[in-house]
Amino acid sequence: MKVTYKGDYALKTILDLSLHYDSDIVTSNDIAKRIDAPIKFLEQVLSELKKGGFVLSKRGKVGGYILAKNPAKITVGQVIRFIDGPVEPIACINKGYTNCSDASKCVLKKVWEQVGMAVSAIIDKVNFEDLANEVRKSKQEPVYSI
Amino acid sequence: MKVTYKGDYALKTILDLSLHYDSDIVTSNDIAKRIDAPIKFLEQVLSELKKGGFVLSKRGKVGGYILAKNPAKITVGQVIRFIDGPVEPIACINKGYTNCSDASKCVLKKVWEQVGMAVSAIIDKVNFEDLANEVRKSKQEPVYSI
DNA sequence: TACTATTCCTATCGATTCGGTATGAATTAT
DNA sequence: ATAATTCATACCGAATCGATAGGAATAGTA
Ligand code: FES
Ligand code: FES
Repeated sequence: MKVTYKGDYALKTILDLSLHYDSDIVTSNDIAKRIDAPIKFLEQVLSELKKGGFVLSKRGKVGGYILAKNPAKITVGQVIRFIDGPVEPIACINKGYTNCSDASKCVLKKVWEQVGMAVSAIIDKVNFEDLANEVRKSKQEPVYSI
Repeated sequence: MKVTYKGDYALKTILDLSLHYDSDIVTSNDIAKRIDAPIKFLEQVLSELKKGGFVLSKRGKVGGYILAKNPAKITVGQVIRFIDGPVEPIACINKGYTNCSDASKCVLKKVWEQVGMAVSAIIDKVNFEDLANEVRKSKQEPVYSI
């Protein structure tokens, strides 16, 4: 499993939109500033997120983006798989891998399958309502740093 | 987590050497044929595995490689981390990542930490004695394919 | 209508990694 | 001497990553 910067930005974007769900429309500029991403790069990410059905957009002067569905129905797994591809750690899980003469018996493949399942168990359970609530909560508790 | 072909070859190499532990010395050529890897590429992998303390080598005419320790004491995690780097799925787990203004509170980071732990729990438990035994066992049971 | 702020589209680019080749030196058994 | 092996190093083409660049299309507003 790889999580690229693109995936990182995508997740933060969805999280940011989750925090504004049911209230504002949010511009790419706003998001870019808040999540500290290059705006032009973020635009490409937003374009993909739209194609993936995660966000809706409105063009023109007071345009922007909103979530396409309830944050509770979007999981980290959905987003990261769409942006960064499958979660399994090695090619042989997918098709076209001929490096193991008898893949059905390959003992390593079984390890990667286990890993994939363990990862999925986590990322498919974390949804953006929970994440947004965690963020709201953590903003109430000030940090008493020295 | 990423597992490259290099990592794939490394794991298969250790597995192959585990199957010959206490018996033969094995040449890179033999390994290359059995695991279907380009020999010159495999030599580089073997060189790294030697630096990592996983294998010992003997030069000259009847040279070759043997495992440096008992297969039971080598785990998939040790090998893959040494060859392909840390198992965590994103950069922010490591140092020098400044993209989250308050990383200590970042809710996504917590997800990645969980994922990293789940992956580690698996790959640090699988050792090469077990894998070798699985291979030996599966070779006894012929496949009744049509 | 003119202006402005926004999304949308597409091309390019430098750096790095990946998977592999190529060449040959050093070592050792026969 | 010869042959078989490990060891060392350099290179290379393709892909990916993380952007940057330039503008077209759209829509609200004065
Ligand atoms: S089938 Fe994946 S390593 Fe063998
Ligand atoms: S610290 Fe990793 S995504 Fe925030």
